[in-house]
Amino acid sequence: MTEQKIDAHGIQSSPSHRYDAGLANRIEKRWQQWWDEHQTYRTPDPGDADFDPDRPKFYCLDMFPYPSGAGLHVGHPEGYIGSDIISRYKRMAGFNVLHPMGFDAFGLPAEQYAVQTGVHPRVTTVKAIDNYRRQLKSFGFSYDWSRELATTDPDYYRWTQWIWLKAYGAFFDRKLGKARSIDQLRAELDSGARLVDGADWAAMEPSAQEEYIDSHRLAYLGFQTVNWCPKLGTVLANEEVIDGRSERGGFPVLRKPLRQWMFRITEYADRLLDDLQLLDWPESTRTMQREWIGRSEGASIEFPVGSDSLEVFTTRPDTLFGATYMVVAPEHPLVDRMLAEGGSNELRDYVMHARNRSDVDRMADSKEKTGVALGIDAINPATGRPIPVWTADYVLMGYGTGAIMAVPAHDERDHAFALAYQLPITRVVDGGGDLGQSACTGAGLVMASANEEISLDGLTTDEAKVSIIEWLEAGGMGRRHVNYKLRDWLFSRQRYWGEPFPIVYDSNGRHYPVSDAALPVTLPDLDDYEPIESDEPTPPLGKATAWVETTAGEAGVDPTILPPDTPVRRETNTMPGWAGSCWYYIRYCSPHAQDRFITPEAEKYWLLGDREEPSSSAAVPGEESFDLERFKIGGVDLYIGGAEHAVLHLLYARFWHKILFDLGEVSTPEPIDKLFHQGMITSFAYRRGDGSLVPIDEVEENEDGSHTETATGAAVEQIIAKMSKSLRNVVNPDDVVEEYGADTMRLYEMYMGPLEASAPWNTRDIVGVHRFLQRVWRLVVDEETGELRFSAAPDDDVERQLHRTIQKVGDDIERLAFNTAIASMIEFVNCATGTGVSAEQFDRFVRILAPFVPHFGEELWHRMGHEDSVACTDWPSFDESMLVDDLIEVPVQILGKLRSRISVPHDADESVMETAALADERIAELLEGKTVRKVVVVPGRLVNIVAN
RNA sequence: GGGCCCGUGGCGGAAUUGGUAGACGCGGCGGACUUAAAAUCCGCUGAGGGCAACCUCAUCUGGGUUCGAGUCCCAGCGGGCCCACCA
Repeated sequence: MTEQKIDAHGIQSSPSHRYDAGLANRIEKRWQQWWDEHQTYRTPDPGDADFDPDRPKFYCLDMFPYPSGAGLHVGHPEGYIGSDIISRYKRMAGFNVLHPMGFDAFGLPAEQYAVQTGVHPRVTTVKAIDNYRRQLKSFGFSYDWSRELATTDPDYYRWTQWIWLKAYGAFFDRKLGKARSIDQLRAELDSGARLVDGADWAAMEPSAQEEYIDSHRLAYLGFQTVNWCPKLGTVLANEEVIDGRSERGGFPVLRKPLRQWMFRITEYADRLLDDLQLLDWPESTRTMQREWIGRSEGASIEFPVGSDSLEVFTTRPDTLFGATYMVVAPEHPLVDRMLAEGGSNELRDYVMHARNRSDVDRMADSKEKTGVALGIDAINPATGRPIPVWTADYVLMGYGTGAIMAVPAHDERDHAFALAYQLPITRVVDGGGDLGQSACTGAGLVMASANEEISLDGLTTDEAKVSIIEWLEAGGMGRRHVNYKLRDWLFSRQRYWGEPFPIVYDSNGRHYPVSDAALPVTLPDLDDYEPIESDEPTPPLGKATAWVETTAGEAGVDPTILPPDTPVRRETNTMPGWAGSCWYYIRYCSPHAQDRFITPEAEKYWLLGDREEPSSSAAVPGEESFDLERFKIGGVDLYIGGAEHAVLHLLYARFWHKILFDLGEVSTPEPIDKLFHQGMITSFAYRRGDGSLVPIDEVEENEDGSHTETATGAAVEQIIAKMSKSLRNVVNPDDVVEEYGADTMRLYEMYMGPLEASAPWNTRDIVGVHRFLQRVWRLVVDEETGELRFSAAPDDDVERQLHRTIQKVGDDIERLAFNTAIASMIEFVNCATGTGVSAEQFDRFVRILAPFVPHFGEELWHRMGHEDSVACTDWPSFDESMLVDDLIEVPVQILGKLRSRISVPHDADESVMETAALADERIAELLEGKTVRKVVVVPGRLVNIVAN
């Protein structure tokens, strides 16, 4: 290996065996190929010949990328590098490590890109995946590529459809609090079980029975108001709508009633909420999920309106006596009825205006309270007095019942509305300020709340809640009620690039499932896959007439359900992009299984692992003595990915997992044990005095570190911003790999700061870690000859430093503190430079370095004469006694101020340290004429003398 | 408006349980090597003072707890993220 070194200026330079970008790139290519050939990172499954069942498992998962045409962003690899380091470390530490990678390839962006470029999404997706795979391999990640999957593979989405059918064929048994097969429900009803709502099953028409069954499915066809985005030509889940605009693209979203496939996720609200405390997840993410589920306790109360009644949900039933009017949402059925019965022009205008306004506009002038009286009264069940019913857009149809009792004295929104329309304000809770100014929303003592049957006066608001609910329940006017913000999950999309539903309809519009054996229902190849931008949802799959119009037999419907020659139409909606990512972590465990979505053996080993059911006697989650540290929920041991998925993907995946758990298909109640969010890689940008931003290439740095805009010479301020094309501060990982090598880039990204923190990319800093690798290289490689050279006898200081470094790096990897792990390795090399290391010492050092820079580590490992991969060796051990020096230097403080240092044996006890401190010349001098009141000694750390 | 997180040198950051603030890296300054430069190696690098040993100040600001506070508590200022008319 004697290549000529030519630098950027064409000048021959540097020794031929220097670790520079050229050499790094050659080393990296060579080892990537060698790993592929030797299947170094293949992970054996239970049952495989080379599987070692005695090793504990570690399932380390990355959020798989969505392959876009742009290729990997420099922020993508950050989490992947972290998970790769810990995977390599765990493997060396004796674990069977499952570390897979795949591609989330169905969904809107791929389709939008296809529409823009006119190239079929199948083609662009394959191309994008190839590019992503190439880039991922260029970083030397230790993925078991034999497990690679894409959600667009028919072999994969076959099981996505299968899981959906499982939910279609299941219902939520509220008594047991879990899902069961809907066939069991039918069988129990047939054998005389009573319906919850008291209806007589045996007396029902067959069609009514079917309707009843259908209305209990976990995956069901629901007619509801959904988020319709005309620009995207599809409906969206609540989670995909931000401030009235689509999460993707930011287009306006309208509310529209439609018949769509839904998931009954609301049945799981309590379990999704309660089980959050079992998870070793960032508190912020658990809080977001809690808020998204939005559980509130309160009461449901009926207000008589004529012969009918109006139901409201309230968290403040204790203020019922203060309800002086009611408000319904403009979309409320009562409003429709009033309009049908005439209604004022004012009402008509208001309702039309409110309904036609998109949610965006509705929020733009929030707080500004408007409304119109319906012209009817309801009866306050507590006071017996009539109160007017209004409609106003500050009440939302999507929450509670779409109607409220307004208590202006004790609710700010009601207060503002009452002031605007001169509605009466009646105080029923003591305390607070002037009700003419603001509402009194706090707790207090209830007053002016009594009728012939009940008095709440003098009770605390908490006590009053209990009393009034008892009274309402006794009178059949209301009941305790728990309400959730969480809505059922809209699962249909009017798009081409997604999983088809395994469902067909007969001529009466009844739906039938495709049998498991007929899966997958493959997505037909359409030339014209463009979404149809319209006011009415029109799925593009409808254009595949030959595919849509078929027979029950052709589609694979069980012949005992429907005769094979029955003409049927296929469902033309597709599943949303979230579907595939809900369960991919399961498929990785046995990606090639043909007859199961996961084999029982793989499920038991990779997901269940050594998880123990929390026994009934042990502390349970929620109790103070519960120790999350020792509690393993099973599933994925470590999941690394961005915080942007805190609600959507991570809530959906938990939901699917719980369905599969209930149905006995998986054996852990949660999919992810520990979750970690990596921070964002940002970039520097520059801001003018007027606040406008300047692209990075139009700015010059001055000698004093300040910055000026090149064109104008005006001073600009350096700020931190997201990478963006317009600021021209986007970094392409391919360029960095070419310029410094992948190992340097890996090291740089890990050295930027804590993995969970955002940090700005600073190209200038990369040379620091590159120089570190060069120093390691030079420590043992002769740059002129390429020969290795070691010191014959190990140096004692270097040896101690090595033990400390081995311990620190191991600890730091365990807590994902890669930046400080690298710093300690730099310190080791600084310590060994000049002194030199023995071959045996370097053998250990290269093993702790290799997880960070695998190609570099592998190269030196093999140069040292090893035949196998450094990835398959053991993590080196350290000796406790080597961690501390015999003599340590300890600070001596007087009144907390550092005054001197003493040298004492590392295990010196308090009296020895105190004596040594007081005997110190400088200390004795400073203490002259003072009285020592107290001496604080922290063995091994410091001495603090209190004297005056 | 509500919730959560965070403010440390010129810059990225370290300080794991309250115990020597600024590890490590970048940048900067000085030196060695070199005809010269690059690369490399060595030294210095929070501010102020002193010939020096050292001293004073210093972790956004102001209080507090403590022998001792970057770390804990209270108040304020600044920044980030999330939610936001949720009854």
